[in-house]
Amino acid sequence: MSQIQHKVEWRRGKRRRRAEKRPGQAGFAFPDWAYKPESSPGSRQIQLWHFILELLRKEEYHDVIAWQGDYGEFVIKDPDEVARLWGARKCKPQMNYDKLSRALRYYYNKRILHKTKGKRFTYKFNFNKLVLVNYPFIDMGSTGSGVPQSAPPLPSAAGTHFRFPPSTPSDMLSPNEDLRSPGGVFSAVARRMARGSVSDCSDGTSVNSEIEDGGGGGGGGPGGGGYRSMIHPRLSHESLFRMYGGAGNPNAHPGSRGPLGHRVHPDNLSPFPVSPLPGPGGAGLLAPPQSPALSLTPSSHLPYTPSPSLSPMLGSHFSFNPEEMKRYLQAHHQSVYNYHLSPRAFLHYPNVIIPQPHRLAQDKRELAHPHPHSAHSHPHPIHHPLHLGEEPPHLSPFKFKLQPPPLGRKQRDGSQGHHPSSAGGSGLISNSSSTGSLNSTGLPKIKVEPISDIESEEEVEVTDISDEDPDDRGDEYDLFSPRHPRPHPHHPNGTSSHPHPHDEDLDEDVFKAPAPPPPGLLPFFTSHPHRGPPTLKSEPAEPGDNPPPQPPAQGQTKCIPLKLRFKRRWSEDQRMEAMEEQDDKKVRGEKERERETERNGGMQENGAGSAPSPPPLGGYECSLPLAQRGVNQDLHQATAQLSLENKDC
DNA sequence: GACGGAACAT
DNA sequence: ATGTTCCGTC
Repeated sequence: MSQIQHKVEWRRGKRRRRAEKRPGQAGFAFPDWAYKPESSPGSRQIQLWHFILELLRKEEYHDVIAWQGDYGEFVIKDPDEVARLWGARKCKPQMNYDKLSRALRYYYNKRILHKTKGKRFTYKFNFNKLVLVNYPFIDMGSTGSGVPQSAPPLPSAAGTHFRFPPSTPSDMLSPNEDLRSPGGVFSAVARRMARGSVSDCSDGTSVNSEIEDGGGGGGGGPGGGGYRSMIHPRLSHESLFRMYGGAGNPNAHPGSRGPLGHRVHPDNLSPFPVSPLPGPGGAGLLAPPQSPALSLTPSSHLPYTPSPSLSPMLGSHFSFNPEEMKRYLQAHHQSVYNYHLSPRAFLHYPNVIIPQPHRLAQDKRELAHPHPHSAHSHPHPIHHPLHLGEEPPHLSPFKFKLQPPPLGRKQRDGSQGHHPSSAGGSGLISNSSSTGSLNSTGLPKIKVEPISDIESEEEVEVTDISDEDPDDRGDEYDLFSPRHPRPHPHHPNGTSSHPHPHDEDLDEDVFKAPAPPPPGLLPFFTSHPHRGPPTLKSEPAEPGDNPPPQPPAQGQTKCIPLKLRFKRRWSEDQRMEAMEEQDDKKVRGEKERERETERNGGMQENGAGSAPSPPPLGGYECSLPLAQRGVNQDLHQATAQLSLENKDC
């Protein structure tokens, strides 16, 4: 009775509020795309976790909700107030903590959040699922100390211009926008944000304004002034996150110099547009919920940013240095894979072949015998041509997780009863059970397991568990294992590996803090002559080894899942490149002297040790060196072929 | 307080 | 899809 009345009242109120709604209200400091995570396609409304993050970000609400305890953990100090704020934000005046917590509990299944048991009103974010889906370029491995940090490393709005996903290549690297200038994109974004693209409760009582007005009148204010509060004053934006460019970029803005030897200027180096979303409100910045407790140390973590000066984008076509694009994609791809993004993100790059993830075994080799041409040690990686056939090795503490293409129904049925990671499974993965890090072939152990039911019924995870301590073996979130993992209460000794960890264990693993980055990451541009293709493809067996897994027979299946086809394409390309390289070397040996005189420095070979030569700054499509042009053609041909193949499905 | 099912709303 | 509302259960 009273409930019905209540509801009627509520509906009336809603109608009233609807009528009062007006556009242009100050909005959240998240970019539009932040409201379109994979988990909520199409939704542009503020989501609860965004709202929570927003509250957590603002010091004025730290009496209401604050980071506390373990990594990603926060406590709702005033549940009623949080509920009130949330209700006001969503125009739900009847909101209370009971309802809000119900919404929070729905995040459990989505792995966005989980409950810290035993602590009242305490929850924990899963930033792997949450943040990294949206911000895959964040250096998550830079918390630095082993001290548990509750606040996640999120991009700094003032210091970085990261955007994800890039909608089209044409959105990338517009050199016409000086991202650093006060009157440039930054303030434009601020204005867009001030307009409020995501406010859905815009009357005078909106918590939107409550929140945004809180930061000393700056949060949602016009211009860039309000962003000061988004970063902790102790942290310079450069020390917060390094977004592409750790290896330095010879083409970086000449005025961009930093305290470090290698210059990192995330503003200029970010390859992404302000917003991937068309239309108004395409803000491209994120207000980071930064905790004062969070300390980040600069490092060269993220591998590569194409030089913004190289490629003005025209229309939807690449006029991009293909090698740069490849390197960028390697980097991007790494983030994508590491950060649980589906390779379908690469559909934003219709002309580019998806590269394969890095391989730990080679990383180790690289560590043991660092190659002089590895990118992290080379100040000018751009001058080191990347061979398509070579796997770009890099160093990463992360275990990569792949999402291989879903098996067809027949394939799945056919492989029932077999362990999916056996060589007889999909044919993609080689795995030999061993307690050592690597099996006898030097291949990393790969764990293949069904992905969360929530995410996809068909997808499986492929996890490199070569380095995995049996104690730590959990799920894909191991990739955020800290370098010095805190003792696990449930497995103090880790005496037994648990392929199917209890949910509790899984949750604990899920919310581990990220690992600090290796000293130098992602040396993409080495020229190891005997470097094999990435792990997930068949590799020539070394003497005395078991035969490698058979790759799926070409042409056997008419309709290959797109992801698989990308992999296959990559594999083929690598084989082709290797063969071409061999041929090339033969020819080169014969005609070396002859060509030395002919070349006269005008064209660079792909081989290692060739003299660096900065790519031309303009007219790329017309003045590509022959080698690059060939690569470009390869890319386009492969893409075209892929497109044709896709039509069959 | 926490959890999760169910119906419902947007 | 993401909550909102309600409610029974622990």
